[in-house]
This record gives sequence, C-alpha cells and structure tokens, in this order.
Amino acid sequence: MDHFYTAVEEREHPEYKGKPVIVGADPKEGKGRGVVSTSNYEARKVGVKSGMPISRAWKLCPEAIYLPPNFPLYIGVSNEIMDIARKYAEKFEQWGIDEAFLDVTSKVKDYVEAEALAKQIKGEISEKEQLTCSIGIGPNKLTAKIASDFQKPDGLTIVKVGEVERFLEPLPVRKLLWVGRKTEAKLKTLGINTIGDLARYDPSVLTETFGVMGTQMHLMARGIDRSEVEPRTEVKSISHETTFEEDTADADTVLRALEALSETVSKEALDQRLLFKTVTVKVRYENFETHTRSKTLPFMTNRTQDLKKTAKELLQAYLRHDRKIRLIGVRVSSFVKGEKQKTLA
DNA sequence: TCTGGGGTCCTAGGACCC
DNA sequence: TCTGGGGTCCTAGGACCC
Repeated sequence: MDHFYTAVEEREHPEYKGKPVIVGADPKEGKGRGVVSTSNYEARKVGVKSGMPISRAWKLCPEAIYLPPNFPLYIGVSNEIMDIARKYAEKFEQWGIDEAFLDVTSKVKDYVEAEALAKQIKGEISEKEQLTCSIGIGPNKLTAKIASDFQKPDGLTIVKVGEVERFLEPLPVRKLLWVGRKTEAKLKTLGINTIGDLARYDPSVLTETFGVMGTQMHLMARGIDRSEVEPRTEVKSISHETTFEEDTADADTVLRALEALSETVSKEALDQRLLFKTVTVKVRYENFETHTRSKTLPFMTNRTQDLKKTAKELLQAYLRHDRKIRLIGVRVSSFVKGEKQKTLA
C-alpha cells in the first residue's frame, strides 16, 4: 500500500488531502521523542521520512498535520485489503501490515496476463477501499518486492525472467531484502555499492565475511531466489514496550510501567488462547544501551500474576539508582495452543 | 537529527541428557 | 585419568522487516 497510515487517515478525513500529514509520536512543539511512522507525499517533498525522529520532522515541517497512530483502524483496513488480494492468489503471504506476496503461477499463463491481473487487483482495492497500492511482478519474491518499490505511488512494474539481472544491476545493495544499514556499511568497505558490484564479487570472500548470509546475498544479487510464498504461521511471541516521557531511575515508576505492560501482554495471550513459558524483559538506558533478560518457567501459563512476578525478578538486575532508564518492555514466547487455558485463567 | 513499537530469524556459548 | 559424539533447550545479543 502507498504511504498506508497517512493514506487511511486522508480517506477518513478528506480535509487533510493536499496537506502534509505525519503519523507518529507527538511532536510536542519539537520536543517530542519517538519517530515518524508514515508521512504522506506532501511531507516527503520537504524531507520527512519514516523512522526519522519526530523532532526533526517538526523542524522540517511544523505546519504538517501530526496524528498519533490509530492501529485498530489500520488493522481493520489491512484485513479487508488482504482479503481482497488473497482471492487472486494460489499462495498468499502477508508481509507486515500493508504488503503481501501473491504466487499467481497457476493463475496466469504469461506476463501479459499477470499485468492484467495486477490491474484488476489495483482496481478492486481502489474501488472498495479508495486507496492506491504499488505492485511488482517478477519470476520470484525478491524481484517482485524490489519491483513493487520501483515506481510509487500507484505503480506497476514488471520484470520478466530474462530482465532480472539488468534490472537489479544499477540499484543500491540496500534495496535487497535483508540488507539493512549495518550490512550496507560493511559492503561499502569492500567497495560494493550496487547490486551489480555484489553480483560480480568473489562469492567465497562474501561467505567468509558474512557466513550463510554472504552466500545468500550473492545469489540474490544475481536475481536468484528460490524461496516459496508461504502463509504466515502462528504467532511466536507477544510483546509490549514503552518509552518514558522522561528517562527515570525511579524504581516505582519503572515497576508500575512494568506491571501495566504485563497486564496488556497477558490479556493478549489470553485472548489468543495461548499459554506461554518464556518471559523476557527489555531495558534501554538513557545512553541507548539495550539489554534483555529472559526466564523460561518450568510450566505453561497465561496468568497475569505469573508474568508480573517473573518480569519483576528479571528487572531487578537493571534497577540501579545511578542509571536512568529510557524504555522497558515485556515479551512472552514459547507458546503452546492451550487446552487448559480456561482452568488456569 | 537523536533515535517507536510490534515482530521474526540467526548465532554462539553453555547446561544437560543419553 | 581426564574426556566422545549426538542431540535439545535455554539465554543474550543483534540484524532485519514493516
């Protein structure tokens, strides 16, 4: 989907159209902490992008409409869109809240038919949801994903089997799936900037430097990706975290927040009929140093009291009067589908 | 510029079991 | 006397995705 959160907000509030809109943390006149989740194209024009500190967005565009994220709304719209798209695919894989892979191998006989299908999907989403999306078509997931990002918004990019390498060659390595900021920087030190540079590089050196990931990257750079479109399996963890308005070393403040997070998390586990065994607490100090500590219980549970008690124990080591805490988080994992859920609750 | 929140997957070391 | 080999599970950290 194109600038999904802000697009949904514009749809719900037509008066926002044509103005810069930013969904993210409260900017607080430039003093807010947190980041931009999504900015619309008017805000992008002046340089406001996803992931940017909200304080910087304020400097670039104080006149923008700033909105807190309305996740229940976005999830609802996302579900409707996924239901539309799913119908067209033989195999379907949701990717985050606003992207999906569709394997349509058995649905179309060539790229002409694939293009027609893509237009049909765009048409149905536009008609039913008044939202635009950008679609990429390719012989594998990697190519389709990069193609989908090639022309935005409202784009449609087709890369046929024989065209993959030529299409990828000039693009920066960062466009490859799994090449993030750190890997990009490492590759740069090897003199690798474009996907073409990577494709021509000695694969044995890549494997030496990056392990399995290096082998994988060299294949991707040559347009080779044999991964399947596969439906997301069950959820593997549930977590909530919060950044304090102000960093604090006050044990009471931190414990109260930890309890609130524990309650939200255990309620969610209960709603999803999941019993958990592992509890993880996350702490970020004011200097951004981040730690996690986890404990696997000798029993399955979904009780708030078990979670609170374990989380508190795990937090103790991090509560130091001389170290201010910026963020805390609580996560549960190691699930089994619960039969005994009701008894425990 | 000063860094959210929800996730997944991988790695490496260590405990423990047979 | 001092140490195999195969396996699973747990913990902590880190990279990446949207």
